[in-house]
Amino acid sequence: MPELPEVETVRRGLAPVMEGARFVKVEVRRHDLRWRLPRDFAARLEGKTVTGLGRRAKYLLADLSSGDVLIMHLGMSGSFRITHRDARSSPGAFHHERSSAAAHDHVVFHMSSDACITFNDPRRFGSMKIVPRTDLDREPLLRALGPEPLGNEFGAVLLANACHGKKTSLKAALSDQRLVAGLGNIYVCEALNRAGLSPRRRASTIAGKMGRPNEKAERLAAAVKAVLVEAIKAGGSSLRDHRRTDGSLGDFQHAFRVYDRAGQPCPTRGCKGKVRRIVQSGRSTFYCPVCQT
DNA sequence: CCGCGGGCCTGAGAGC
DNA sequence: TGCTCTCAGGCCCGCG
Repeated sequence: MPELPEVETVRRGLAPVMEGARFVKVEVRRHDLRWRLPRDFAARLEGKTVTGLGRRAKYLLADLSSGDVLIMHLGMSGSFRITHRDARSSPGAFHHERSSAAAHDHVVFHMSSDACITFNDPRRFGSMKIVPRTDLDREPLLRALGPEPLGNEFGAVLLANACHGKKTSLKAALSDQRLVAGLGNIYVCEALNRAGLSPRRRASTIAGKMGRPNEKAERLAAAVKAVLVEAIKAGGSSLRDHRRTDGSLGDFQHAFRVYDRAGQPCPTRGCKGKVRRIVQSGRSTFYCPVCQT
């Protein structure tokens, strides 16, 4: 489910109750997530303080006072929900909370900030992992990731360079986390529509001589940044699973121009096209065959 | 190296 | 109502 804007929305929701707070108790209700949680998972967190909560692509990274980093990924259907302990309740509250857990509540963090943070993930494509901070640059999950699309490093020059000589489609290129990290099916489709570029276009055609960016690369890089900034501002897109940490829905699904809008008119000014759905490498692509060339 | 298809899971919605 | 089928914000592996 979640792409960069959704993960960033979750990070911003969690940061106020995690940063500076200590894990008082960690409940693991299921170990068999995408990667199996180790036996000592809870023990490595309990008593440790979160010194910072960051994000890399679609991964959340919690820095711990122990020198470890807790890596969290939401997969397709993962979400975090924050609730607060009743101030009047007894220490037995933990037991009560456990018994009131909903289906697919796999991990619960009881923080010293008084917050309970519950990780729920029906499909279990998400997971968590703890690694020493000193190993982070060698971490296989993060190692091959391309630059952050909202960072200074990413722009038309990088995009064109990375696409130079690539026979693959623009859709596949933008979806490749090694090229640029954080885009998924929705935002690739949306960025390509904004840039007026067909998802079927050869990636190499946005690069000129020596891999220098042409005007298509400029448009595409700008569209990628713009759509992500707007989506973050809207709290991400809620199709079915994504929620903010307070349980509310994101709003960006109302701003989709093409995603999941097959048959509807293309919103580009003056364009009379209709949005079409095709399948590329097994995933749905939505685009306007008229204005996206 | 590269692209593709399949697999991992569960749930929702459509069609019969 | 209930069954069967398809599809879903991701990612990894193995194949050709």
